[in-house]
Amino acid sequence: MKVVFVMEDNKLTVRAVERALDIMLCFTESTELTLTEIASRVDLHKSTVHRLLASLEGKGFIMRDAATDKYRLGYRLWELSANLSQEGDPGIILLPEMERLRDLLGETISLYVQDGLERIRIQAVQSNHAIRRVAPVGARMPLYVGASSKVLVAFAEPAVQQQLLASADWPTGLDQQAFLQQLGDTKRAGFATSVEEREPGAAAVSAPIIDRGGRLVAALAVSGPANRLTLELMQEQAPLIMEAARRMGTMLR
Amino acid sequence: MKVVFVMEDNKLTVRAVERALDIMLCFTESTELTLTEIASRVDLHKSTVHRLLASLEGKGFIMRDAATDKYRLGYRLWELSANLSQEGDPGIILLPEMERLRDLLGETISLYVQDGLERIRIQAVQSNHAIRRVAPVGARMPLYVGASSKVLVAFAEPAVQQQLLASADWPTGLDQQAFLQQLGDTKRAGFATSVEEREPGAAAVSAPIIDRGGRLVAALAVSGPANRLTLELMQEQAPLIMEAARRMGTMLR
DNA sequence: TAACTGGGTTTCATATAGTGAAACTATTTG
DNA sequence: CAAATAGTTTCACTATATGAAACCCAGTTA
Repeated sequence: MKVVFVMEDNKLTVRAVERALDIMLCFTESTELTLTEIASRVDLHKSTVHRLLASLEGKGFIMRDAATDKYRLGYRLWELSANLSQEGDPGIILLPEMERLRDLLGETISLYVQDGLERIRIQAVQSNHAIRRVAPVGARMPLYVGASSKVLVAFAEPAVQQQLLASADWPTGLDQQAFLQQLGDTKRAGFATSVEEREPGAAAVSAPIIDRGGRLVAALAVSGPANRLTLELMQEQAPLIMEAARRMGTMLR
Repeated sequence: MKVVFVMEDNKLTVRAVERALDIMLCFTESTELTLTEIASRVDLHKSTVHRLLASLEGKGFIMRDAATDKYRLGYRLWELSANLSQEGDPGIILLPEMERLRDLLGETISLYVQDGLERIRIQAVQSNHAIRRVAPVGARMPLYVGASSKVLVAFAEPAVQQQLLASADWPTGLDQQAFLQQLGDTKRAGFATSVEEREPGAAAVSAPIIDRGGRLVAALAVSGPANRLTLELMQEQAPLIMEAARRMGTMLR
């Protein structure tokens, strides 16, 4: 037995690079930014930011808008995006299955994976009605609200789960108890539901997609307006959704 | 008057960052790479690459495949991709127009922009027949072959054009003369054609898209197999394509 | 079971290379 | 025309990134 205390600054990492990447991340909020805006966001000197931007620009990761002269993301990201989803990626392989499920249930189907302390939406097919504006593919959400969060944590490998729950910036306070409770329920039932947890007026059911090696790959989620997707309806549909998720899992790896 | 000799090493740039970005660019060729593979590609020591990868991984730009444990692009790129094409980007705005043109001509329509010494394909709608495998959106091609290259250089702002032509790694040799010749033709005619320049068996016509400020924004291209898209046919269709490009230009900025 | 390979990770001494302050342009605004 | 704002360059300092070498695993092979 070995107890490990993960202390704070395990830094075997390159500061300049991290700073440059932080700069790129500024562009998840705004499309166009001026140097000084960036400098204040990442809290660095103009000159430092300028140098980092020059490096990013030189490699095409950042470019300057021809008209406004502001900085924006560069075309290199298009190039990388193109190679992101290769054949073999769940998001591609499962798309047809997801469409089939959408046609069956008539609601929006999404695929979520866990990344750090967040979950991100890697694939989606829109409901036919498509009433509400939904988060785009690529969007990040916290890992402690929503049906698919529960699934991702509940079915994570024990080691990973420990790490997630022990993590520092996990939300403290009352709801943590409730969340742990729900994790148990989720594991037992094989699926999770959420009603207006993340977004008011929205509800979702989610089930784990587990590959042939027994690894949790993603959470499949059916979501829609809470008045259509009532708790009863979701529980009624759960077996169907779990079965779909199981079938999807067999298609992987 | 001021003559500027741009000498070689104008480096006001951060080496570590450039190296990290080079590492990311390795993943345009392969989806999965091992540390040592990367190290040899970018010609750096294992330990250096390891540290850079740690930084990239920490920020989510690189991740390790759960199964193979190899390195691959991280989910942060999904996130950035989602914010790449905002409302207001030519690739989005012009899409419906491009589809209309595709339906009219029945061939693949693409949008290219110039980036450094390359041109990149930022948007495309496939021909209905879709016989041949075409480069994906995001693909980069040299700036000295193909119809849209001629358009992008010919209609570039004079200063930019000078820079491009004077640039060091521009291909030397015979074709340079021919290319300059063709630039003149292109500017005069208002469009360019190419037959089997870049890819054997492929042909294309291209016209400039110029925004209301008079700025060259992109090159619109119609491409298809050379036996269907003969030189005569392309010249016949040129006015139509130029008109479409002009209309698209008026929709911008 | 020992020696060997091929991945990844960590340590460490060294000087290179990144840093922020400040000076300097260029462009806008009052 | 002064004042302000945004971007760029220079420079001295030492913090920080670097590569060599050592180390740690799993698998293979002998």
